[in-house]
Amino acid sequence: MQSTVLSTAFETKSNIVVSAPTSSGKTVIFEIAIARLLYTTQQQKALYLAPTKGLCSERTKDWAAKFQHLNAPVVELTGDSNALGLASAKDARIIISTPEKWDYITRRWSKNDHILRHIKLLLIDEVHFLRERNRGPCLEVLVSRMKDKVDDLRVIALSATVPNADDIAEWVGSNATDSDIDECGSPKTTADLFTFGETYRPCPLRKYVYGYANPEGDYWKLEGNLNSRIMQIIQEHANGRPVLIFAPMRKSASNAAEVLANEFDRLCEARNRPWDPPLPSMTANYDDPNLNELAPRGVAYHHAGLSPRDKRLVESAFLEGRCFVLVSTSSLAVGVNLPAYLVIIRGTKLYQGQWTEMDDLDILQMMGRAGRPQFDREGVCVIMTENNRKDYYVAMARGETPIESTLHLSLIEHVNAEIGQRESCSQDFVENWLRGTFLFVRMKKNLRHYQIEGAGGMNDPEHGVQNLSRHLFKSLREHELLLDATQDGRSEIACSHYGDLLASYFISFKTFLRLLRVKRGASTSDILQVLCLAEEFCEIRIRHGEKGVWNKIRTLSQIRFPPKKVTNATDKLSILIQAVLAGVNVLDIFKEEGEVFKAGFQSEARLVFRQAPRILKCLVDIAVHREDGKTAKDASELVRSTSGQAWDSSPATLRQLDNIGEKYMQLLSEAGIKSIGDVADSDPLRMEHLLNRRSSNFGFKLVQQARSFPDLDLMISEVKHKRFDDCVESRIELAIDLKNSNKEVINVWTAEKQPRYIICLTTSSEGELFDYRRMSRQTFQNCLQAPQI
DNA sequence: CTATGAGTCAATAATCTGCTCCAGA
DNA sequence: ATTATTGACTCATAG
Repeated sequence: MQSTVLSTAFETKSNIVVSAPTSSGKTVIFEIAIARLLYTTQQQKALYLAPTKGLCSERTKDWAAKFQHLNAPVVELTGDSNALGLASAKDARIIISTPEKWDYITRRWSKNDHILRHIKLLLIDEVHFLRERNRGPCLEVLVSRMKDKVDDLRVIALSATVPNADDIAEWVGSNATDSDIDECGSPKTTADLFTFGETYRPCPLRKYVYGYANPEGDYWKLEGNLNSRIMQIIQEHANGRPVLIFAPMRKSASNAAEVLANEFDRLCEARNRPWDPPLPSMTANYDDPNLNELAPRGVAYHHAGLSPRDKRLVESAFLEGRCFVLVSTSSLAVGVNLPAYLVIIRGTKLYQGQWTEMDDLDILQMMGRAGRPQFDREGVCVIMTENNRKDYYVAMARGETPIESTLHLSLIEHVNAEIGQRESCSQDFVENWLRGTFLFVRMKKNLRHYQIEGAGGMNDPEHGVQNLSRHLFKSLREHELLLDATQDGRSEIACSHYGDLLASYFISFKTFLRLLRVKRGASTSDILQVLCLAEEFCEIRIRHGEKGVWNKIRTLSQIRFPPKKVTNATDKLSILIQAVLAGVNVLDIFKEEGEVFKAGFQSEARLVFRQAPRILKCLVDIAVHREDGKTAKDASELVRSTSGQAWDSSPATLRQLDNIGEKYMQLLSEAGIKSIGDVADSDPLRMEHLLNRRSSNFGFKLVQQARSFPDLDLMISEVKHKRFDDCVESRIELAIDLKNSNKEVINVWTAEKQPRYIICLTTSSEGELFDYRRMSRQTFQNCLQAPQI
């Protein structure tokens, strides 16, 4: 079947796009192309991009073993891998990464050029991720960038079954020289396209569509109703083999699991056991108590709100047969392969403010989980939907909705970054760049879909491009992100300082505008407010049933800036951030209230605290640029607090020490040890006693680590003082001497591999900025004699 | 005594939100 | 199923 693809991959160097059903063994095509690269060259590298870290690490493991004997080192570069930069990939022949990470790396192209220029083969897995709202644009921009910067780059992209794979082929383009000619005798401009239909699925799929009446048109009613019908479907189709059920909400997933467990009990009593439960000794102990209830019946649920440990446990329980029925949200539709014999799509609508029909591609993705090639000869998929959608799903042999671009939704950030990467640039260049995007390929076919402002009714994609660019440049200029200049009579453009900030901090344009609107002399609470409004956090919402908990935490004395009432996600965010900073034991409060959102809180907190320092750093730089000392100072302090996840004065600072978590932090602060300094001054044995940890020098290590924290002295002396008689102005010169009073050596890198740096900020008491400098610890040591102001 | 506001309670109306990834001087 | 809103009601308090 794949022989033509394989020979094209191995014998030619042309670009290839393949569209085929999930799990039909597409990766061979990549491997063949890599083999060609390894056999024909010495230095060249291959880059593999996949949408999830899970897929990346799976691929890394697989290929490290496979290509070991060919002496081709494999390196994985994702947010998880410790390696920060590209340096570790110097000797690798195969680099594995995610689009976002690679975007970050290639935005600093010149710095990495010595490695990047060896990459001659780009492999894109699951290229249909292009259509993803948030992440598609990144991939789109990346491919353009790689094609632009690397001569003779070969691109191979694999996609799920999509109707417009030819658009992808057109966008990937051909890397052929002029002498290459296609069958019709004209020069090749698109990649070689291979499409494989459903018949190429390794496990044939039997499909059933069940329609249900929804008389009142209220989907919530049906939504609650569907659960009771699942058991019957399982009994009819599962054949005692594993079942995977997809539900639209976290809550519906856990509800469905509960219903199934109850029916299981009922059927067991009636001596009609639908499946064999696992042995009691085999069930894991979950963090989530509800999962513990379900596990003995062979039922579980899975969604992103579970603790990472629970997610792992559920996945392995399902793989190893200790769980027969798994109800999941879309978390298991993509990523690591977790196949089942029977897949049930429990409802085809998704709630997004209102109930909306799910995307074809998502449905296909879920259907793709049915059938385990190593165990079953076939797979079964049951789609439960409304009566009036029944025919549609019966007819759906393959996806009918074409992949559209989403680049237009975050175009301004990406164009700004592209401009910033170049020494010189022009509006023509940007328009040309736009013509190379997948967005343009789709605009040619479906311009109306993109509703480009000012393009009104026009059917000409060229007009679309011009309108887009006019609009872009207007916004960029309006907010001073652009510098105009004339070079040899031609008008040139470049990023302004603000433009550079926007690109280098990877900030959403909307958030950036908010940061620009922060008024002079903003207070900590003002800054916190802006932070909570950041578009980066728009995914964080108040879940049903959660409001009470946040209202309760709001009233705690540790919350410094409590909102009046928790009504929206912004209020929740504000409390969440402050609660973590103050070291409030949020988990305990959740526990008192029923423990349902416990793990969800942790993952939300992770998300927020990963991003907050970056957004705030950007605000610091903006304030410095405006010489607004007050804002720069307060924002800097918030950067520090959010990085350490603790207010400066709170005992939560103790959590920065290894092995100190919520519990130990509390024990220590009750004993009056409330800061890193207190720990440094403590007796190691007392620490061991307090924490009841006597083994392996625990206390000694702790105290030593506390002592290794940077400890700086600041001395200010007045050097000169001049007063002018005729005016009120006075002139004061200060020498600032920063001294490291700490004798022990400080590591340049923190435990999280973050660089330590020192900020010196000088302001007047009115908040006027005199001086701001940021230096690495080494620079700081080299210039102990401090700058004169 | 009365107008006012805070607080309580119960009835009733409104609402209910998947996943993933990344950002160094 | 949970949460928000509403309106009737009580009670304390200032004028």
